[in-house]
Amino acid sequence: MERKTPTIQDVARFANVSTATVSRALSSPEKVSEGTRARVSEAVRVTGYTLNQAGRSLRQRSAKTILVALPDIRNPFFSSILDAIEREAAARGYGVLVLNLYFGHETIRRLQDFLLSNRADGLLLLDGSVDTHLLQTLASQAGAIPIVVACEEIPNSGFHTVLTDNVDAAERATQHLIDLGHRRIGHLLGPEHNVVSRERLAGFGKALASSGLVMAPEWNFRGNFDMESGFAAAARFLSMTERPTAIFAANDESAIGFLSALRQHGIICPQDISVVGFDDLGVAPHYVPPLTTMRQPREALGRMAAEALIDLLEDPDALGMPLRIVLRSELVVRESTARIARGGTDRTRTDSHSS
Amino acid sequence: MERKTPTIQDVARFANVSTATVSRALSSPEKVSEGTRARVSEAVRVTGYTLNQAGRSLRQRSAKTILVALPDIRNPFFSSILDAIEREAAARGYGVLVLNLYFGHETIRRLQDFLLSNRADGLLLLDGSVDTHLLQTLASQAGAIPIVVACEEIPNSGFHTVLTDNVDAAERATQHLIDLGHRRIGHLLGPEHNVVSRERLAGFGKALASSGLVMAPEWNFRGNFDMESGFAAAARFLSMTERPTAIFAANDESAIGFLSALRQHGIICPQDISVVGFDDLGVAPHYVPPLTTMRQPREALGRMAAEALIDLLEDPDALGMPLRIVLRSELVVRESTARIARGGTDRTRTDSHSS
DNA sequence: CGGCCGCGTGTAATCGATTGCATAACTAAT
DNA sequence: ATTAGTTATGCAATCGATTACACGCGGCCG
Repeated sequence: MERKTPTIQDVARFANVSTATVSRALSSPEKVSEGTRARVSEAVRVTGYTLNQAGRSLRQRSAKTILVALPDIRNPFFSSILDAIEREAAARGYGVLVLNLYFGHETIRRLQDFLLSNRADGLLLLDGSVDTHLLQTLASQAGAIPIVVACEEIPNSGFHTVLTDNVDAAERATQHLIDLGHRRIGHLLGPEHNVVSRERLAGFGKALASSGLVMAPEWNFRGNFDMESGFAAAARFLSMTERPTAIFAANDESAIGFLSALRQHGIICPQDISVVGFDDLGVAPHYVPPLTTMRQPREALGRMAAEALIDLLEDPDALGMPLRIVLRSELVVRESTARIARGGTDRTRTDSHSS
Repeated sequence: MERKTPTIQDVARFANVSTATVSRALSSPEKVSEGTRARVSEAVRVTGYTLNQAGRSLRQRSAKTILVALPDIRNPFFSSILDAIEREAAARGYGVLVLNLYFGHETIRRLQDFLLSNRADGLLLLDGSVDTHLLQTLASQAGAIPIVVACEEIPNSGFHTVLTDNVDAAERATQHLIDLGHRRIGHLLGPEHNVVSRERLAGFGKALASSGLVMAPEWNFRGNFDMESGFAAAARFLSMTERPTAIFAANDESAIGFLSALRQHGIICPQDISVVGFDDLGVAPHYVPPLTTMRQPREALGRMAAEALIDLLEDPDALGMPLRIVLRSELVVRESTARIARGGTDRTRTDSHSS
């Protein structure tokens, strides 16, 4: 019954003008006379015309689409950044393609394909561990595909970058523990080869050093940014006789896993141990106890990264120097951190095995 | 220095064949002779050719892309479904465009645009509240755009649907509370006009009825699927003199908000109250106490929905009748539910105002 | 031996929109 | 009145890939 979807030809026929005029009426209205503009609008309305993006993309070699590549959509940290990106992109008329990165050649090929095949005009990368060489090839090739890296930094790669002040924030988080009187402070690490992990570790170290404390390697617990790793890390904590009185966790998820394991063994936060996390996930204020944590400006980060990328797409020289925006994180003090009990003694050591 | 990106013409020239042959060699290799196939492969390798998707889309009127529209990417429930969708789509060579739905005409127009403009071939909708009429127009129009609805059902709309057994699952969750001896059971509701909310409420009612219990309207607490709404609902709970001894919460997030507020007022789960949630979010096993909850098969749901949609795209008659897959949820018993203290008396009533 | 079939390939039309160039109709300036 | 400039429009080429159709060639059957 219904005809095939109307094309610009149909509109032109109906409005008694050429397709060129229709095209102009729609994308640069100031170039056509008022009367024509009206006739075209009417024709569009009547025919129910919608532009075929494939046709336009082919001609203009741009897809009005950005590719967001991230390591794990499920992670609430990333998903809220993705959300902000989508909003900004939508507001500026761009679509958002998502790509899960789980390494292996396959994924990289896909990433490359999307960009080289004109399906996406630019890349917004939320992961610092993609092969730099590949990226540099993409960025400097014929197409010169714009790339913005967010969250994680690819050291001296020259890409535009939007990130948070990880080192400094970690330092302040740790300082908070020190200010509460803690001297025996441990760290629940992030993934070993992750830039962000390393920065947070560095900040942790700086804070200790500036108060004359030394980092005890046995108090750095291997973690992986997820709850299970925090949970697992607790096992080693529990087996120790000399325990830290406070922990700076690389993120909230691992902090939660860690706390949950501790609680099962009767170690209660913040009475027995103070923990500061990172990210301020949605659950942080509602956890038991509510988590003290460094809040990263996730929405702003996503929005600004998307802004930068789209600016770049619309004018390749928009950003002069390689851009580098650093957003400040903010300490949110809740109840998982407390002044150390009895000025510096280690009472956690005692009542441990009594589940 | 670098030339423009190579096209099929370049490959053809290099391999000394026509573009038609190159196209065939790449997309239906069995149609060309072995020798030619080899020459073309070599030419592709040398020139570094990658297909221009816009060109192909234009000719074939298909973008190899699906559009996923959802109400809130940040919600971990949706983001893990999105994750599963993306994996399935990737495996079958499809890209995934995401679209945040926040109603208002603008969003709907965008949704329509993506589909009508040949940027996406099909729609995977994770929200039951989109205007049915619009959808039906899309589905029956010229293009006959395939649509699969997941998670939420659009009642008698005839769309293909993949969802979980909400009514039954809610009934079983409630039954679990009844089995533990609870008789005074409340419900923390989902959003008022949401299909899923209503189904869960229905299941809740069924379970009560089949045990001869009556639903007390004042024990149905308004909620909104998020933590803040759960937190807010607790205020009314606390103000009551006759309280339920157990709550079935429409989802984990609201359950967590609710519990967190209660705890601030000294009401401890599960001693003072039992709570069963819904979804089995990542944090559920690590909350304090670990949450008893109905686990929805989120990955399966996303995967199957994507499968169905892509089947449909590749062969519009693949699914005969309107498909309707119902996945079973599973009760995961943890520590937020317990046998009622002293068979049915209401001890929560007493120690309330002592923060 | 003629006709038919099938295989491998090339020619050229096609998908839908954009845009450089040409043209026509006016206006303004000399 | 002629030229130059401006504005609105149309013509036709173009973007890159796919595919209907045609052709040539060799083999097979009657």
